[in-house]
Amino acid sequence: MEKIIIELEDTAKTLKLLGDKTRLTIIGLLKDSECCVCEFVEVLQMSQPSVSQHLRKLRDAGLVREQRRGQWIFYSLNAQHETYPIIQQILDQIPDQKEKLRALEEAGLRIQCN
Amino acid sequence: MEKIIIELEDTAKTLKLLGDKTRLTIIGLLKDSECCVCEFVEVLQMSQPSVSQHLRKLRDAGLVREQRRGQWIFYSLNAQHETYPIIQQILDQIPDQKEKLRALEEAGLRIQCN
DNA sequence: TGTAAATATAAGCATATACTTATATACTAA
DNA sequence: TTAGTATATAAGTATATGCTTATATTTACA
Repeated sequence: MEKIIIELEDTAKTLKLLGDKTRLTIIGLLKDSECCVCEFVEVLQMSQPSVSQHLRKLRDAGLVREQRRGQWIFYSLNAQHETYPIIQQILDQIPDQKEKLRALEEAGLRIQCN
Repeated sequence: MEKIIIELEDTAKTLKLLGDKTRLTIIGLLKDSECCVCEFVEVLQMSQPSVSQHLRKLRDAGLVREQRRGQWIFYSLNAQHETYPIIQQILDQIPDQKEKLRALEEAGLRIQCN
């Protein structure tokens, strides 16, 4: 496995964004599948504007991508981001968020598009 | 290699501290050897109080340890910290800071104690 | 069309952050 | 003792952050 070195300043920027419980949870959720804003609102139990503002920061930094599908906007991890390897390492060491998505699904709150 | 899972909130706290260029550099320097405050001041080209305040945050969080030797206080990474595995991964992906310490040494500014 | 749903953005505000300058503390050595 | 060096801490300040409420935008659908 080749070792990838990422500039210190870029790394610091990414870590700063992930150094927030809400945003780290968002990234953790995106590890398993893309999600739309209303799903984050439900899982995080936060107001919609607050969630949108966190997503905006992640998007502005290029860590996530957005894609509109009908009335929903889906977010996903941007695996092309320079610091993605670091994000992967971090995701590997925090608890899996899959369970939260499963709970959503069981509550019938998961959004499915075609 | 056993997989170590670290609570999301603890991880976020550590990432927040590392999400600052100055502190990330400090941690990067400590990867290679312990350092005293005046060495950080020299390498980082920052005021002594500013450096001390960054070190305090790292120490309060338990990420670094301090040890007085004579008139100097040396800081080192705390390998016992719960989030140390994450710090290691991050250190593995940023540029090596060893060169900066070597430059210090050549300038005769490295502190040596017994 | 008009209304509802999903989302983004703007404005306001309280708190956190990262410096600065000034001063206190602890150790060393004359 | 006293002066000098290394370091910590305190106080002040400008800026950043993360929420809130209010409003705008886009799409779906009756």
